[in-house]
Parts: sequence; C-alpha cells; structure tokens
Amino acid sequence: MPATTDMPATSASPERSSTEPGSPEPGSPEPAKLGRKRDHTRDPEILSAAIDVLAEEGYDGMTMEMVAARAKAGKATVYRRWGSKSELVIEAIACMKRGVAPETLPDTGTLRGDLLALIRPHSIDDADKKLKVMAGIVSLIARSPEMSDAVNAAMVEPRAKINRVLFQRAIDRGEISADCDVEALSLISPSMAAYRTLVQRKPVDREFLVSLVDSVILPAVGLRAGAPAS
Amino acid sequence: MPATTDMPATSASPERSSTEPGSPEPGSPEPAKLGRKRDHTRDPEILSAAIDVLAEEGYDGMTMEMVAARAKAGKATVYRRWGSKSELVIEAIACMKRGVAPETLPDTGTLRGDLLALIRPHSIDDADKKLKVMAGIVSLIARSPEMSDAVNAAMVEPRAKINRVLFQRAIDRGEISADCDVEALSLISPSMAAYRTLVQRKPVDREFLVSLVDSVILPAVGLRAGAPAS
DNA sequence: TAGTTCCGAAACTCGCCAGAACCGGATAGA
DNA sequence: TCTATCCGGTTCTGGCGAGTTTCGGAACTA
Repeated sequence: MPATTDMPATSASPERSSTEPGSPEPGSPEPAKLGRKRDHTRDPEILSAAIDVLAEEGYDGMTMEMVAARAKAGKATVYRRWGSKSELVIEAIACMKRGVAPETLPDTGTLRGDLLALIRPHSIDDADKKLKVMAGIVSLIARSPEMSDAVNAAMVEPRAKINRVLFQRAIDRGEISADCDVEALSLISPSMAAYRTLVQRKPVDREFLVSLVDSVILPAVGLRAGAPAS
Repeated sequence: MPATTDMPATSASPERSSTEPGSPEPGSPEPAKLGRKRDHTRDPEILSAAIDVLAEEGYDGMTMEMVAARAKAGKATVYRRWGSKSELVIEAIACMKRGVAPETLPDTGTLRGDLLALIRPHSIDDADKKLKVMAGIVSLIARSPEMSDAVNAAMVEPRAKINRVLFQRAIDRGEISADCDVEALSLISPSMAAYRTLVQRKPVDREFLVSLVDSVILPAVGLRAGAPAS
C-alpha cells in the first residue's frame, strides 16, 4: 500500500477545457458573484486523489468514499463538482495529460541518442502510473467511447506523438530510410511497455527500455546500437 | 477474500474444449462415484458461458446470474461446481488454453512464410476473444497472482512459445543472426495486437498483422519483405 | 455582529449482487 | 416402486456502494 501522495500541493490546476462549456475565458476568474471569491479550490486535490485510487484499486474497486477520504473532502463536495463517478474519472484521466512542449524534446543529433534521452527516472515513473491507471479502466474502454477517447488523448497520443517527431527528425536528417513505418515504430515502445507491465507483471526499467531500443527498434530501422550515425 | 485454496475435490476437469457439449473426458482416471455415472456434464456449457460473459462485460460487470442464464443452468448448479466467482473465472480462463501441437506449426522454410502462415481467420478470431477476456480482467491481474498465472498460462505463453519456435528455427537454418533478441521479437506481435485492440480499439485484421511482419519484425532481424531468404 | 456561501462529516435511501437455502422434477440404481 | 442424487429454477439475506440529504462549522463580507 504505497501512499506516495506526491501531491502537486495545490499546483496550478490543469486546463479546464474538458467538457463544460462553462466559462469561455479561462484567464478571468469572473468576479461577478460578489460575496465569495473562493471557487473550486479543492478540485486538484480531488482529481489527484481520484487518480491515485484509480491506479491502486481499478475503476470498480474505486469508491467515491475512498476518493473523498484521500482528498480529505466530503463526498458531497465531490458530487458538487462532478455528477457521477464516471464523470470524475474521465476528467481525472484528462488532466493526467502533461503538456509536452515540442522544444523540450531531446535533440542529440542521433535517433538512438534521442530515444535514450527519453528514458529518465521521472518519465519511467510517470509512465508506470499511467499504465496502472490504464489497467484499471481497460475493461471500460470497450464500453465507453468517452473513456476510450480520454485514455487516448491523455496517455496514448502524447507518447506516440513524441516518438513520431523523433523518427521524423531521423528521416529528415537522412539517418534512417524515409519509407520506414513511422506509425508502427512509434507504437513499439508504448505497447511493449504496456504488455510488460499489465500482462507479464515485470518492471519496465531502464534496462528493459534500453534493450528494446537497441535490439528491436534500431535494428528495425537499419541502425545498430554501437553505430549511432552511419 | 477469495479463498480459492482448495478445489471442492469433485471438480477436477481443468481442460475441455469449452465450446460444445463435451466428449466424455478421454483421460479420466476418476472412479466416477458409484451411484451415478452422470457427473458434471454441464461444466463445458457453464465455462463457455463464463468466458462469453467475461468477454462482453468484464469481471466486475459479469454476474453469476448472467453466466447461469446463458448456460441455461441454475445459479445453484454453478455454485455446486465452483465455490466462488473467482474460482469459476480462473478455471474458465484456464480452459481457454488451446493445445498447440508443435508439429502443427507451419514450416515453410522461411521466417516470413511461417509468420504469415499463422495469420488465419480462425487464429485472428481466437486471439480477439482472448484479448476481450483479457481486457475484462487486467485490473485483477495486479491484485491476484492466481489470475495473473491463469492469464499467462492460457493466453500469453502459448502464443509466445509459438513465436519463439519460429525464430529459433530461423536461427538454426542460418536465415537470421543468432544474436537476435528472440524473447523481445516474440512479444512484438502479441503486444502490438493487444495494444491495438484494447487501447486503440482498431481491428487486428490480416492487413495489420502482415504489415507488422513486413515493416517491423522482418526489418528488425535484417530481412526484407520481398526477399524471404537472403 | 449578522449574513452569505461553501465545506466536511455522517446518516440515509435505493438498487444490485454474491451466496445460501429451498423446492419440485427427472433420472438411475436397488 | 422406493430411494438417492442430481438438476432447473426461485427466493431470501446480508453487505456494499452510488448518490442524496442534513447539519454544524469555517471563512469571508458588509
């Protein structure tokens, strides 16, 4: 039972563009309703708690009481913000989407360097948590298009996009052939990691990821581990 | 909570064909309990129904009433055979394991030929059903070692074993290098298929599998689609 | 201080489901 | 035919969890 409440500590609340047409202007707090300025300040804690419980218990194992208790909030507070359990989960998943600035991506000059640069303890832990959450809701993906979309937007697409960029750069600089199947190659790492975590229950550590790059991905594009640039 | 420690001593029929009213158990050393010869004849129907419901509803969505109703059996009949829902599910998963005779494997002389020969409508549908079942229980895999073992033994290992054999043959005949990462290569196809089905919700059809072989697996071992043997 | 708005906690309703108990009927051996 | 065992279906209980309501209190405002 790892608590590991690595709370963002009331960090900046994520983008609020989920489902509510509510306030078109995210920047303006809209002070119209005088009398109170505080508004939904507990949302980040509740969403974070929901993600934690989701990762540990799965969707069906998660109860609203667990979420409220972990967020030190009342169940009524949760229901004031979200009308149902599924709404809460969908928004919690949506706000797992870390903004990936394109300029933040590594650019070492070689495909291998770029791929290895992505393997950091932080990203490993981050991916591991996403996988645990995903494990808890895969059975819902088949039934709920909203869940499917939320998962794809928050977990699958960001990672795939990064890989696509790296492969495209390698093509542009002539390091690998232009007729590589970028789409399939971009999915090797995420899918193998997911399989290893969810099905095999083996750790996705740095060693595994490096060997994946060197013995599968690079050979598949005609490169070798020891020869970064041809 | 799920005891699942000991079988009720009367239900020792782990493997069946599971789809149709079964044949009277070829290798049954059971003394058959004098007084009645009929014994547990409804097991295959119930197990098959359990698999169907599991694939459609997931573990938590599946109820014992659904299973009993689909098998046209009473709920009491189900509980006479299996002490709990988890026991039923574990045995149902276990009996999904199709016996894979090693001599049944294709042997076309080339790795590409062997891999493509495995892509048949029957195997595609079979794998699709296994994936649907797997989707329904992944969240349990993290919590129940028994589930994890059952899934691995019935769905993961058989497929991985086939691929390992094919790659090892290719190594033995000198078609591909001996220092290939057979373990990782054998998992590409299952993991990509699982990812595509469970997360992306795209069909795992023949076209996808062929392109996977030609643009990922074969390039990764230094072969080309058009040049089966170098 | 009085008024307003939100909050946490807890009690409550309602429905679902696992599992057990029960019943009448069918079958087979004695 | 009698009896034992299985079967199918039905019913009951107990617990659990989603969602609602209530209430006292905290925080801010005028």
